[in-house]
Amino acid sequence: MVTDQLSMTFAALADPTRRAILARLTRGEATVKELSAPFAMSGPAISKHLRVLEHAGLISRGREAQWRPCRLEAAPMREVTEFAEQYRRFWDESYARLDSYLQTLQQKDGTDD
Amino acid sequence: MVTDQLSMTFAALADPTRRAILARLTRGEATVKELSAPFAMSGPAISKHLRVLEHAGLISRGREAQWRPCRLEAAPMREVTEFAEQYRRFWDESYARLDSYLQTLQQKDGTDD
DNA sequence: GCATTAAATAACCGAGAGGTTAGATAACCA
DNA sequence: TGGTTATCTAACCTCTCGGTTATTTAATGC
Repeated sequence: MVTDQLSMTFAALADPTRRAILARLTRGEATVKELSAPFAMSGPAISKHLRVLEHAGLISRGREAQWRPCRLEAAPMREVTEFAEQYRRFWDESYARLDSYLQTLQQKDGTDD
Repeated sequence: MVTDQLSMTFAALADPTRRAILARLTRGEATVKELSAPFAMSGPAISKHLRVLEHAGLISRGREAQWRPCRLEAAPMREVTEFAEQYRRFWDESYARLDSYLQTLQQKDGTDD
């Protein structure tokens, strides 16, 4: 079982249904029923997805009569970008190639051939 | 079984061992043996992690005698940031609160600022 | 040819993910 | 009170994940 925050966030995001739910919630709160609507999937299945999202801190749930409206909590997304940003300098291959080229030069250093 | 690129990337990142491997690879290529070193884990276990990372397009592998050096391929990280960036405006709670407040105003009397 | 080293594969295991159906909870409404 | 609606829980199933050990493949060096 994965316990750290970042792993939980990534695991929660590694499912198209859950990402679709999050996308829907950017347009405002929604009930479980409303969130289920677009999917050919039982209620309990959606319920489980919501629990995963909740445990990851990506949504929170209120209580309004018999509805349990879900709200987007995008704070963990911040850590996601911060993580990925660390790799920005490697996105462009040319960066990486230049880098390894410079490294090679440095390692050889003229003393060893 | 998850098939789409983004799901595969997120799934690959949802493991601390795999993230540590990627972090190590930002310092340059490494063999499987070198990558295994920091972990109390068998070779095959690392091998499996590497395969997951390779399938996600996060690393590539060369061939040099009996070594199979791994290289970071950070391109998928770009999609990760692009995804998370969509949620930037929701990171700060106050944004969300202001937003829903304005929405409420708009719904009630049809005027905005 | 033979021993050594690096890495992958095979077979297995336990736990967890993602889905199902059926039943329980809880709030509304007549 | 009882019925309807929204949601969760329980129990179950199958498949994947992350790990193991044992074996195999492939390249090196003597």
